Amino acid sequence: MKRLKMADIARMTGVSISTVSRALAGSPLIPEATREMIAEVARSHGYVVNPFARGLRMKRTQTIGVVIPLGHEQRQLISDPFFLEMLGHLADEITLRGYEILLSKIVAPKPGWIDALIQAQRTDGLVFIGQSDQHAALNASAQTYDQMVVWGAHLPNQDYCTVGADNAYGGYIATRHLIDQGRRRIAFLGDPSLPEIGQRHAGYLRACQEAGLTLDPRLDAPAHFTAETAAEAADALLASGAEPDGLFATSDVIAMEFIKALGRVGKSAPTDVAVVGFDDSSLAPLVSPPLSSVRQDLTEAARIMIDLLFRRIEGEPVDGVQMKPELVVRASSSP
Amino acid sequence: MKRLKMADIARMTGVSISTVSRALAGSPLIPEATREMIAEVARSHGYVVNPFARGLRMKRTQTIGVVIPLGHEQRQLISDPFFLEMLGHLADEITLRGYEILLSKIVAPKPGWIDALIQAQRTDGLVFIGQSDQHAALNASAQTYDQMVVWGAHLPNQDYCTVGADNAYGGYIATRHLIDQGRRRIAFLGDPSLPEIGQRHAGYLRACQEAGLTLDPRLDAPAHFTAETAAEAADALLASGAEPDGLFATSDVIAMEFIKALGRVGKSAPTDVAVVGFDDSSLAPLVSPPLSSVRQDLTEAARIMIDLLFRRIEGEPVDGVQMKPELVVRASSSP
DNA sequence: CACCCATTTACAAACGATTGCAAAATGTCG
DNA sequence: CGACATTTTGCAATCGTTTGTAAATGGGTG
Repeated sequence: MKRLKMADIARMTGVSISTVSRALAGSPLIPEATREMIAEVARSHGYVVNPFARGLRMKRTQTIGVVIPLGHEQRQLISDPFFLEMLGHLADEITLRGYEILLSKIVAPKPGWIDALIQAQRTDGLVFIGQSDQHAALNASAQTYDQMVVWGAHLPNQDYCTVGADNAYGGYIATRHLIDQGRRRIAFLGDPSLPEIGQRHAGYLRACQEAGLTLDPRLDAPAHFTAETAAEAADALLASGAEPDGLFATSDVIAMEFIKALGRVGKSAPTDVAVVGFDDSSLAPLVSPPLSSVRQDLTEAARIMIDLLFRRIEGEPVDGVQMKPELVVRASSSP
Repeated sequence: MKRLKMADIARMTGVSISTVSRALAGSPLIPEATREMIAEVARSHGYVVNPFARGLRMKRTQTIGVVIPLGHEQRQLISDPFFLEMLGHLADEITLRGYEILLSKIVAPKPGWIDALIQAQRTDGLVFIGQSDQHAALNASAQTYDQMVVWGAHLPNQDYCTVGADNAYGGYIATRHLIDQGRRRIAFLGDPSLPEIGQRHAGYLRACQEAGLTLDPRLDAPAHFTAETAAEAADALLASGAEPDGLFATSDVIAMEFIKALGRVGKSAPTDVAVVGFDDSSLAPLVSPPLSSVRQDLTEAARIMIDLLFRRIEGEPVDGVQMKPELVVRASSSP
């Protein structure tokens, strides 16, 4: 198929290139009749403007970069379905606005990686799905670049715009619920070096303290593991002699790995250990037993993130948003 | 942050723009010492080549387009996790090769939509996740454009390159397994207007015929429903009086919706109906009861697709690949 | 020291669009 | 019919690269 350019359309219609450009862009300088004629010829020949030439000249790309930073992951793969669910919703919102999506998975972030993304000028704005362990880098880039929004925790002295659940509250209600169920030896599974998880951990601690529980350090041994190694961590917890009767896991995947580990030692949820996860992903209601989980509304979250991003692109200095998560109780944590 | 261009680096290093360009591209015309010096200055200032200018000049984009055609979906959202799992694997493979990913979700395909994607020249190649109902359009575009690979069914008189499972075989082994379990009234749930599903349906029919089962048309009432309306379809099947004792569902999501529908009428799997799904998605082993499913290896599939795509970009006229799926038996179909 | 070859560097023309400005075409009116 | 206002069109510069070709530089030679 021949690659058409604007000059071809100009030749076919007998006008100049600039007239074609203006006609296709809907400029009022071009009379309706001429515009329609040119548009029809372009359409019938399947012509579309070359976005590279256009982007070079206009310095606008009609593209949003969606970035998945995986600094905390050992493997190179996108493992937790959370990322993909969020990506799906973001894709819906961005497409709705007529923008393209440039997807970047950053495996081992090198110093300056965000600036490289910005300098490339390939996108009009950036959405980060998760902070990973890149808080400092995000903060540094935000000093001079406004067109970015980050899903994640709101941290003190933070200069970038975040949208995220109130993680401390989420951790609190999850733990509180386990306590209300009469559980006293409540364990925590998650990697608190990630900002979001750290805040969930703080909520967990607060609920335990309020209830006057003395924490066995074996229960609260937050290790730097990832979803992949969650199974090992769960086995280790069960082998430690800590004997938990409740568990707050910081993702549904981790919760389900723990439930499987329970099975390996002949125990089950919720009889022996009541379990609550986080995310309320689409599989939470489907697993056995159906999993209690702290729900974040990702549809709404994606809408808010993209809305904020476009307002920032317009130059409006909007602030981040914190969403209230809610606990969805299912069989894994209540008889 | 100031946007740097090559001229800035040239000025800083005291050489001409062309020397900078050649140095950064690793041209042998530039002596090692000069090259290192220029590269160091560029790196320390965080300079990256503008991909729009580069793409315009080179006519190569270092970008692969990943396209999700949703012609068959009623809603605008990416609903089945299959798409996202496949997208995740494709993203891994493409990133590995140093290419960028441009993600396009096509909601209501208009005539010429593929040609528009091609004409925009924004990508060096295209991967389609599923044929949806766009077989004719794909065929038409493939006449003149080689740099595309499609996940889906291989159809007769097809001119585009597909990678996919042997769907007929998959449908056959799933149904055969149900028959081996002693089931005789085996129902089918799926939308056979989609090529892949049509082939799974053919495998289903063949297995039934081989076993000499007379098919109650209420069991084999393949309706044009989507994952969203699967619940209704499942309810309808159970209300039809067809009384199935086995079910082959063409996706895990549909299978799980059916199992939930069973619960609503006081029945369960596998006692009343043995159920087999398709995809063996990550949630299949986690649901209750664990779901038997026809497994397609998406990691391998993505690797093959991207390998074929790059060979096609190189000009090699490689053919598609059909992969053998395998049945994973779990509790939903055997006692 | 003039000459020549090899190495290094710079000039300038693309790539395909957008857009300020000026020129051409058209219309209006005295 | 000519002067002038208004609409419509085209010229040419520009965006930031890459690359063919030509020029400058350096170091041996005769």
